[in-house]
Amino acid sequence: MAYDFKTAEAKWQKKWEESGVFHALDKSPKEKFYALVEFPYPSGAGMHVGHIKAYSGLEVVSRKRRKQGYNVLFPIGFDAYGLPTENYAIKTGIHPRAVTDNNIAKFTGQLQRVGFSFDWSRVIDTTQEDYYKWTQWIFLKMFEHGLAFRDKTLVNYCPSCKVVLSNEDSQGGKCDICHSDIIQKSKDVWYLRITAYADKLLEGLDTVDYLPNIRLQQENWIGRSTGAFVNFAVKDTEEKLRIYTTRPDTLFGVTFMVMAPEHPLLDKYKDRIRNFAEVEAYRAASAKKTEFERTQLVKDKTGVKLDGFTAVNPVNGQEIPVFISDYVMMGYGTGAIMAVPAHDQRDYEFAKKFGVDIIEVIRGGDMEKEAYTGDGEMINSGFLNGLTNKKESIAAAIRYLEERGLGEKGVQYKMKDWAFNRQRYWGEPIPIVYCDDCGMVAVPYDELPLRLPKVENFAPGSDGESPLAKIPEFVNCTCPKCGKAARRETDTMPQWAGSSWYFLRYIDPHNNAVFADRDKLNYWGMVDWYNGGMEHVTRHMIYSRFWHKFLYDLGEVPYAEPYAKRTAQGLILGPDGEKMSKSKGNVVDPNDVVDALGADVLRTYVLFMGDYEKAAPWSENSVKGCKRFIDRVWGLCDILTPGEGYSKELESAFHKTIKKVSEDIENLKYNTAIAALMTLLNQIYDKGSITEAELFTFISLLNPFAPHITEEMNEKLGKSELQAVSAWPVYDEAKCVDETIELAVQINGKVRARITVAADCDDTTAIAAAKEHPDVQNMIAGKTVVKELYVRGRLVNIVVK
RNA sequence: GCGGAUGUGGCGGAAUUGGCAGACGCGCUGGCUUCAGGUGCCAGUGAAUGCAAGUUCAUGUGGGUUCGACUCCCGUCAUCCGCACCA
Repeated sequence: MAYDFKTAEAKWQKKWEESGVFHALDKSPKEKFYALVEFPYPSGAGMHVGHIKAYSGLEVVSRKRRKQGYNVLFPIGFDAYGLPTENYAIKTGIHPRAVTDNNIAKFTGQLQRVGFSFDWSRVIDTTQEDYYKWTQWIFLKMFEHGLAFRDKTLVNYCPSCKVVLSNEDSQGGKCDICHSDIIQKSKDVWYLRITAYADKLLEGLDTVDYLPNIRLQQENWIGRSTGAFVNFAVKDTEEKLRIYTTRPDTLFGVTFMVMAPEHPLLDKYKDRIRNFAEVEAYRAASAKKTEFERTQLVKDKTGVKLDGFTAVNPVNGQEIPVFISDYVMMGYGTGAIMAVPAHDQRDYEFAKKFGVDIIEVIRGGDMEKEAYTGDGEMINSGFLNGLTNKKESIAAAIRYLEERGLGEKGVQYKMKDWAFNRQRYWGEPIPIVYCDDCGMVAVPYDELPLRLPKVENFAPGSDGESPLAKIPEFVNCTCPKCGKAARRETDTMPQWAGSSWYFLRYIDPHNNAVFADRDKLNYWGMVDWYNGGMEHVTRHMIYSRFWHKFLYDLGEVPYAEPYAKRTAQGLILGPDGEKMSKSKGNVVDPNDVVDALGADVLRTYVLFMGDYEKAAPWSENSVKGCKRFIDRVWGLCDILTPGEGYSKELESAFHKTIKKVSEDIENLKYNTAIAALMTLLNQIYDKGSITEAELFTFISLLNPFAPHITEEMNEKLGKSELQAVSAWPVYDEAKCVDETIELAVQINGKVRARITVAADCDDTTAIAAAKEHPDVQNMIAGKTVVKELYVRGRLVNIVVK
């Protein structure tokens, strides 16, 4: 009888739910295993097969670990605050709450149909009061410790979405949500002081097991550089122009300085600067440029030389000109640089264009052509002359500066503080009150959650104000400190807030007293294995590590890093090889695959289609191959024959497969694990029969990939225990080898014959056997044997002349 | 520009880390089953050459090390992904 996947899948999903086999236990003598997948943003489009691939990896690991006797926590939830939902709500007039609830229902249905072994009793939704209460609580803790603060600075602003964006949300000068060009705007905004954790975030990477490229991306994002701050005197004033440099060794090569157009000293000395009108014109022009334009103009440097404002080189007392140019950013270092055209390509281009001197201080380059950034002997450099090691020269220069109070060693990061407020409705309200007398006051902890009011009009105002600003009942309140009339903060938190600590809430999702019980935190500990997309490696991953480390410093969590191990899956591309997107019409809906071929086929295919970490296109035909495989597995029932244990012919094949599948699952090599099961299946069919023990082992190995059909076959075998909890097969290393093996015999490195020998035979026996082969005898006849070697279990090579 | 990765049949991809290249699957070809399509089953399938056994060539490309290289070293080309005037 053919396998009826529809009936079977519904039946087993129900049984799993009723039996609660996938519920994690908060107390257990078993070893714990916490597997985490990135919870989805419930968009209106529903899930696509990429989500399924993302979850299937750790799904397989979790199912295997349960069978191996672990107490497994494999939770799921929804990261539901965010702009797409709000934008959709504005367009359709449907309230974001209703949109979110609908989308979550849709996602839940899709996930359940695939048969994931999530612990559904722990589902979280970041937009529920009992969840965001704790998001607000953590924010207040940060406020209390000075890590949440307001500052008026230039920020990334999206004119289309009308929101302030963090650096991470505006990579490449484009809005991450609508891809419009970002403009720079001066605004008073909330920040989280993530830079205070820069070193901890870097150092922590030594203690965790992330894939090398993931680690590297985080390191680059944090962007730590070491160097020195140097104070240059401004001629005829008491003022110091402070700069940051990674190359203090080149101080004698400084021939000019450059300040960012926004640099505050310019205004302070506008009376001295004779061409200040020119400065203002330049400022206006660069303010109009978008971030994108500024980066596109790399080749063509512009700037204005200040007239009446020069600096003095602290190491040799020389007077040097000062320019303003927008290739220097106010947001990095001090907003001013010392320019060494001989040894920095940007400074070189600028010097060439503006006719400034170029003084070589490191031998080795050609000053006619380009800046020289390599190593060499120091020249024209006073006390540094003769040094040849860059590290030593830098150390000597810093020592000189520090001894004379001219500067000091310094560290800079590319990472900037996290712009944390959004002028939007669908987010966690920021629990802060503004009082005319007391200033910014935190909402008391016992008044949390500060509820997001239900409103009818959630469109942002044209003035860029949050929709909450239009609700007097929300805005007007009393100051928690002095009791006088006060106003609430009306901005909300960004999408990344809720996901910055969700892994902690899974540990104790229904607790009303604390975000998670201490004993439970101690029991579950770090997430053992976290899998998700590469696109979250620099944002979500850094943010959540930051929040976690903050909580650790407060003593609220017992371990310093949230994730012990991190991996990332590759995308599933559309059948056309392009990234899946609604506009291209190449999105594959998992429901369609489940309807047509079954959940087991979908699950198997997303893991079999290629290297788990690499992108691969969806192929309609290849899915059918997995359907064939599942159907052929069902066919094993027809060739079941009586017999004890493993049959002699298949014994080593089974042991080898158990070993291979067990190891591959732990190493993200799901494709070869499935291939090994297919190979074994072919071997079974070649033999023509299977014993009960063999069938049981086979379905046990296949169970994490295809849980429904294997439960059904498990039941047919008369087993009373669910396949989901029955023991993972074990192998015997000694039985993984065959008694006899086939060796290739090479002559001068080319395969010329094959021989069969005992698996444990030694060098001399193998070589002797090879030489007995008639073809080999023919080929070495009359020649001199130069060398003979035997590679154990592989081949014999005879070198002749 | 900097950083990272990748390059293997018609396609997705394997290769125990220096040891029989192309596992497994798709596709394709032929055969059986079928009125037919589909399914299923059997055989074949890197290229060239040959009736054949075979021989030669082949892991982007050029060199090198080695008895032996997809794997290691040097050069080069291409593609993809990050970051991008970070001082």
